[in-house]
Amino acid sequence: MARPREFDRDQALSAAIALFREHGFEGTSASMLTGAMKIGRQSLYDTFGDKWQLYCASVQRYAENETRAHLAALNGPPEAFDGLEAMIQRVVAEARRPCLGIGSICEFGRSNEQLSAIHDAAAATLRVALSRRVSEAQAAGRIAPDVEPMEMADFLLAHVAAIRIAARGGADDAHLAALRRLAFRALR
Amino acid sequence: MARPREFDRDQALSAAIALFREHGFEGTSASMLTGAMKIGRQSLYDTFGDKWQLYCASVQRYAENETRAHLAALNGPPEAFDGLEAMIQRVVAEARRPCLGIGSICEFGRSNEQLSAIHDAAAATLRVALSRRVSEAQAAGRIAPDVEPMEMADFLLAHVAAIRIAARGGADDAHLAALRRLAFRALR
DNA sequence: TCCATTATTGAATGTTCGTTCCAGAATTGG
DNA sequence: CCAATTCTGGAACGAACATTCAATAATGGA
Repeated sequence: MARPREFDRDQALSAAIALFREHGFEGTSASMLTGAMKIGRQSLYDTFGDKWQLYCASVQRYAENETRAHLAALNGPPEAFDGLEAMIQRVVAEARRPCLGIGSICEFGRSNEQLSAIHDAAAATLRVALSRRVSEAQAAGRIAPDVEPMEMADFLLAHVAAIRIAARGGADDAHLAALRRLAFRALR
Repeated sequence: MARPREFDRDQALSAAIALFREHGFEGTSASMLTGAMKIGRQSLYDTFGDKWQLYCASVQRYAENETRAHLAALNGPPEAFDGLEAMIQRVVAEARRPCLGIGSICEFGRSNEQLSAIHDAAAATLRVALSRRVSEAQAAGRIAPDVEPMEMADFLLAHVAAIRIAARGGADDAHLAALRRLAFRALR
């Protein structure tokens, strides 16, 4: 019978994600990866295929994790507006850790269809969920009724990116908090 | 007497900027650079030192060019509010071309002091100019008076990044125009 | 204990990387 | 024409890259 895998694929993938978040695809070598993932070189190739496939798996997993965390914050509070605030608050709180989604878009733009498909799927899921919550907040009178919910959803997603870029560039906590407050002025 | 340089350093640097904008530092090889700059390999090393110094010179030049273009748009219209709109409008119009400033921050974060100094200087210049124009627009009753001009300046700068990331990720013109409109709602 | 499988790691491959050396071509003022 | 300089590009260097090969170790149910 086959020897079971000893290393945890998920744990190894998390270590790869941490490296790609900080250094991107080109700035991360295969040997950095095997070191951080604590697996043998051959296991990396056996399990993930090659470095590019590992990168795509990392971006996919990262997108899943981030989407799940965004949705948890967004849909947690009963009041939709509080959910919107909670989601952006989580982004501010986590902003010290670079975003692999943004890093990947910066590094590759739309040059790779496989990668773009991952980003588009994650964005679509979030847009729908955000748009729904914006509509609820509008119905509750918490957000101005004269804005398209989907446009407001896009604005908030864009602002998530803005906060993360600002943090990566060195913005302090007060700076990020101010960005968050001002984003919500657009919702009035 | 020394033979004068034949190639145009500025023109060569512009070609390097174009490559670094699209591919970043690690994704751009020295041979890509000499090909695009149309200079010999030795000339690259004689003129710029090494690949990293060329990259820093590129980021510096790009920052100067962008700051100049931002200020021209910002300070062009007599009405301050119109200047703010013109500046963001220019960003939307140019958003198809990737931003070397954002790319550099994504790729390196704060890991290199030389690079961070370039970004900080450019950001400081823009913050002051934007803040001044925000104050003027507040005095003219075009912007809500209850927001710190510097915070509003930071918000607009962050939104410049947001628009650029969205474009790099595939957002169409309508998407970007909506982002621009919503950013100005925060100024009310 | 055996077997079939997975995991590890030394060694290797072919390629690319950034950079230097160097010889010859090109330039231009004197 | 000459001299001093810059520019080009072949060749090379040392290192690193992603990936493969192969031998051996480890695993765990039968």
